[in-house]
Amino acid sequence: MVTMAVTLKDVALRAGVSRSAVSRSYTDGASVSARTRAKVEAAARELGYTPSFIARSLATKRTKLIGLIANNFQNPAFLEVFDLYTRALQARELRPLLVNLTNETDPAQSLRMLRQYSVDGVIVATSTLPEDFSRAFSAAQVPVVHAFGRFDPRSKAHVVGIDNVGCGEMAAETLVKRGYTRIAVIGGPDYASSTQDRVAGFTARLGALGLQAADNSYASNYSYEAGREAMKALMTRLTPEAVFCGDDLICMGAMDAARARGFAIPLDIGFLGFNDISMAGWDAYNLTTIRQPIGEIILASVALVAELAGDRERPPSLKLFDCSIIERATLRSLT
Amino acid sequence: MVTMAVTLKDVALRAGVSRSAVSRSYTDGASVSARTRAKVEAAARELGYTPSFIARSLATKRTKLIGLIANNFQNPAFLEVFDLYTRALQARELRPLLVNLTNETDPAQSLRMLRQYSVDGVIVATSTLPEDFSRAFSAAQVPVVHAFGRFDPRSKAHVVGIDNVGCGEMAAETLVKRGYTRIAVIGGPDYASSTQDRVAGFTARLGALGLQAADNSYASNYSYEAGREAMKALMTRLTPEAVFCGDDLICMGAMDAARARGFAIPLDIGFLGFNDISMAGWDAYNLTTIRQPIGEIILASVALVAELAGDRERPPSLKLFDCSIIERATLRSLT
DNA sequence: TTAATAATGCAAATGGTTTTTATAAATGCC
DNA sequence: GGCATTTATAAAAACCATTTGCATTATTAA
Repeated sequence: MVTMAVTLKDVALRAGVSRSAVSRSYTDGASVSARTRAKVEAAARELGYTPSFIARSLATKRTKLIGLIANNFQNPAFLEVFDLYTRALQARELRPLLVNLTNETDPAQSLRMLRQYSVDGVIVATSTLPEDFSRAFSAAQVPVVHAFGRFDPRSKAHVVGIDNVGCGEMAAETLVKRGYTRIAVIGGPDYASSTQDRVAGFTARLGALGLQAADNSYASNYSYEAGREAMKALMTRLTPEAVFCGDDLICMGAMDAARARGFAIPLDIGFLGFNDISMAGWDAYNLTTIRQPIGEIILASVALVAELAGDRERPPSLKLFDCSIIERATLRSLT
Repeated sequence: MVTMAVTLKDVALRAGVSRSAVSRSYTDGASVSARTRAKVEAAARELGYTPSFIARSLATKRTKLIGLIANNFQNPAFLEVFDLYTRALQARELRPLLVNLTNETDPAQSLRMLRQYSVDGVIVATSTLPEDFSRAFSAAQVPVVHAFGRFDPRSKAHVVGIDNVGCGEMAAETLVKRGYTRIAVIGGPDYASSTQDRVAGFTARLGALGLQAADNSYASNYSYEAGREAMKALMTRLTPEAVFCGDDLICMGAMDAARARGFAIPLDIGFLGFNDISMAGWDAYNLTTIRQPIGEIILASVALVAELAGDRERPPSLKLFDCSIIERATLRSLT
């Protein structure tokens, strides 16, 4: 830690005022004359003073620290998520305390740690919220925003995300509109609520349109390899006209599995992905996919957690954004 | 922030001991009888007590917070970096305070912020270290570890990374050994010291083997698009037999540019990448590349920053790890 | 002048740690 | 066995760097 060489007291001494005067010079709306403030600022500049956040936190009970919890460090989609979160938080003078829940033997430990650091709020950026999390935090009065999550009124977590059921429906409509009838779906890992909802919306809409999914499977996780394996297995059962994948990475793996078996895309099999990660635009894939407005979701969740830090006890809210189709070249064109 | 309902004082009251007794029960090596410790532990458990890190930090001048500074949120290689860093830090009960330097108008602001939070140390995970950073931190007695960086004895930053010059040499040898003679190199952005070193080692070794780089250019940044553009430009000048790229992402863009012009890989043009990101293993690329031992580098840098937190003032050190070639299918096989 | 208001300083509080001091127990010595 | 001396434990108090409620003083308005 920094040898906190110069403290508020030193500045006060130098400026010839009381410590409270110095403190007040730094909090706006406080009652200080222009003259003292000027003296304080001069002294602070000469001494190179920077106030200590930890001392301030102790006194004010606000740390400006936000716990950022993630468990998916394999999916490139998350790089953008981190980029946007760090910047959005920085813009509000908040700081992300990053927690990696992958393989954590004991999530309770991360939880305790966040409590010990007295974070002002927590943003959970995983598709499924660990059960005890929201309970533990709401018990401790720490606001929890679950980004990209599913709303559960029993939990006290706020949710900012997309309508996954609606997105599944959109996928079904897109494929049917292009005349596909023998349609398969490869979902993300079946424990993820987002995937469950997407698949549910997809099959429901398909049914409403008088069709039925020709095949229905789940990749073991959000990865290229899992997608390839799932597609390999699928092809032993049947050859679909089109495949809707619950995630781009899975979709790319599936595409390569299809190509390895000699199928042309989109001539023989069409593919529809989800997320629009940057690789989806690469020439080797050129994937038509559904994009969720990550930027808006992140901005909204940061804004929400910032508000909540001031006003706890607000009843859990739900905010959903619309998704859109990014047309590329893995589906046959509209008839 | 958590309404810090139960504090050390409450525990002391409940256990019928002094506050110092409670504090000592939590610091090992302190002089407490087994009986009081038991009483304290019982009381703490009943009350659900968790000590406050900020109060402790204020008293001990140690926060267990480590600033983690990055500026490359486009390259998927960094997801693994974040994954490993968060886990390595967590394993040592340290916490990453993530700083995104991308587009930061004023790096001095992030710097001031890290000082205000009194981080115990800073890990910079960017190829080029902002000039004033190490100076500012060493002035404040905060240890700086520059991971994946270039050693500069004038700066007080410790460096953990790879021998980029040596890696460039390795690339040259690999290509020459396979009989390539008309060899081009596409480096990363020319401001990155790591790229400068790799290219320098590459051309030097090529020269020592009696050859000369047929073409020498730099991608504008570490991205697929930049790689594609650089390759397009390259092909207007000449058609190389093989290309060494300073980064996998760049290499994949270059490969797709070559394919778009009808070249087969590795039949017409061979490609050698750098980093071994997960996509390098995808069927569509199957890229032969040079891997740096990211895991070891990260473990070592975390270990170092943890040591340094205890013992500032150690002279700047340099620790380098070996790289290795990952053989896939973008180079012709050995003759 | 007087009343109202703005500016200021003092001191307590935040939740811990650590130094100092006091007490009790254990040991050494003759 | 008795007394001095050391050692282990516990309590009290000071401290870490800041904010803030309250009392006091200076300034301004009426």
